[in-house]
Amino acid sequence: MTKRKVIVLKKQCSTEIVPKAPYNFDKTVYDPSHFPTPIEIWKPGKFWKTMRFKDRILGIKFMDVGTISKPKIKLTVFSASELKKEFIRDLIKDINFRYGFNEDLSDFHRQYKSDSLLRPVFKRMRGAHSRSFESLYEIIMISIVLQNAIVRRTVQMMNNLLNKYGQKIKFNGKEMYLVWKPNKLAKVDEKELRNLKVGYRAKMFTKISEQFAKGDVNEYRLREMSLEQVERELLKLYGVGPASLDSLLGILRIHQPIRTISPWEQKIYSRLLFNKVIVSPDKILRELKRRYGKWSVFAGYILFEDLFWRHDKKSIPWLEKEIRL
DNA sequence: CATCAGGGCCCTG
DNA sequence: CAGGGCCCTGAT
Repeated sequence: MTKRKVIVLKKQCSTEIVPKAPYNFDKTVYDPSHFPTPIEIWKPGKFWKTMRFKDRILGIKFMDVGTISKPKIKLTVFSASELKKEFIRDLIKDINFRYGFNEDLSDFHRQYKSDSLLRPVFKRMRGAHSRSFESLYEIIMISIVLQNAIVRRTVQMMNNLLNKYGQKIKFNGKEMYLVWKPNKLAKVDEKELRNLKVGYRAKMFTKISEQFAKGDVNEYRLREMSLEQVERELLKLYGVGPASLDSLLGILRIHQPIRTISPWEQKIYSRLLFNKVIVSPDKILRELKRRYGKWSVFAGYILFEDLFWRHDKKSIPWLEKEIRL
């Protein structure tokens, strides 16, 4: 057992960002339905995230110092050594994209302001954007630990991986993990991975990591591609199928019609859309597409987030039963 | 004790 | 295009 080093990020610099209004900070950065993982920390009005940018290890702290209608975010970047102005400029550009600070959702809001399901949701979720600040590689690793597992096991697999291959970093009094670099996992022996209880997913981790390490897939290049091209690229990855694809597209802020419903989503949509215990996935897909067209993935996301936020505030019994930890 | 499905995907026939 | 197999876990 080797003791792993904690990297402490002592240097810091701050700036302010004014997102396009309306911007709802908490309801964008925090997703109550997402399993807990030590690569991020949320508290009302505050958010900490580890990040690797241009091969530098960073800790980012966000503070909400505005309102939904007049949003303002104080951003502090922590690093081990001083950062150049140009680096910071590029970083902020990237963060703007990831956190949707400039994203314009007015079309969506205009179009569905009278929708029977979304109208009440907009009151609570006004200014919420889709959560997509994780790197493409990070989110792919997450989508793999989510496959064919309940949340408890997902958490276990993720923590095992972070413990073994992640980098522990400390900034602003928080100790968190940064996800490993692809080339590190690419070289790991399948057996070693299987010891971490990831099962058949072991091969997916190494194969995909290899593809990332070689530069076959590049998040920034994907941002410039058409939907069809992006899909082709992502489906080349061993372990990425139709169910993971939709959530990966969210990372690139691509809005498109919904195509897949997983069993747990099926149960929730059955209640939300039809007020029934279970409705066929086909019927759900048709209804979502009929209502929301190209916005159906995003509309579904907002409906789910609203539901889980409400559940957080006051337990919803039928939902409680569906979320098995 | 055995069986099964879970926040899928790959591969085969 | 349907269906079996895959790792592991906790529920039954």
